[in-house]
Amino acid sequence: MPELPEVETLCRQLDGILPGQEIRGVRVVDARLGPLAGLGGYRIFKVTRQGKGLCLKLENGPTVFLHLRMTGRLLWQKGAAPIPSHTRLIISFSSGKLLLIDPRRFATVRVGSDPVLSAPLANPLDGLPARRLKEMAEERRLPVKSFLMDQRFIAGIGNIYACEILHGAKIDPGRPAGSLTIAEWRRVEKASALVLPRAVACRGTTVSDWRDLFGASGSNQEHLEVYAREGDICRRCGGRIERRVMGGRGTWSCPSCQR
DNA sequence: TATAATGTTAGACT
DNA sequence: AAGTCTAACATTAT
Repeated sequence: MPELPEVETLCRQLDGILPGQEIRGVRVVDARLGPLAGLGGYRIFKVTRQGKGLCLKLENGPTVFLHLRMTGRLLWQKGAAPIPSHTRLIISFSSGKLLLIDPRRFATVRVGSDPVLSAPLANPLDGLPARRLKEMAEERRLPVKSFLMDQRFIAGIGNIYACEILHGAKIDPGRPAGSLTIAEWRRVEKASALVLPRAVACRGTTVSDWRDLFGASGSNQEHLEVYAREGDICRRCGGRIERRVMGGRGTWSCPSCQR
């Protein structure tokens, strides 16, 4: 579910309410998340994002690292509201509860030191410089779409935004990463500088079940040009959008304007 | 009932 | 050896 813009949305919302608050209790509903003992009593210092992961930094304490994977959500609840189904973890504070909801149970939580992010392009919101993209992709034959989604290189881009960025850049997702010219990488740089910040401003893309911390839908689905639009008409050139499988993932593109 | 789903990764294959 | 691909994880919705 959540890629960089969705996790950034949660991060900003969490950082707006949690710092200074004391953890009153932790209830692990799904034992597969691990024991998570000993967090009670700590206060939140701040909340940051690393790629698609969230760090709850505790004052004079460890960091709680959350990864939502495919279907994880976070929900802030006040008062005695009913607990939704698929709730896997509850962290209580005096002013409310933070719920991890995750139907597929892929989400992970670990407590420890801050994770070290080794991706050279650690935060695509700061820009994806064409020259560095070209250097990293040199000689590689994997599809450029798989390259953009490889978290070891670039932290935070997933399936929706890889498809959208490549449409914006007019590049076929199946092109070998190493075959792009510097001019083409500049188009990728420009497209991501448009697509990613706009998605953050829209508080994410709600195509099925994404909701923000307060249960609200995002609005970036209104800006999707190709993702999940198989058979529709490309708004840029009038071509027909097609779906392929690449690296095991659905991949949407317009073959008539993406080369 | 079969298929696909916004992520990651271990192991297989080249 | 390094690069790339595939299956698996667990569950729901169409």
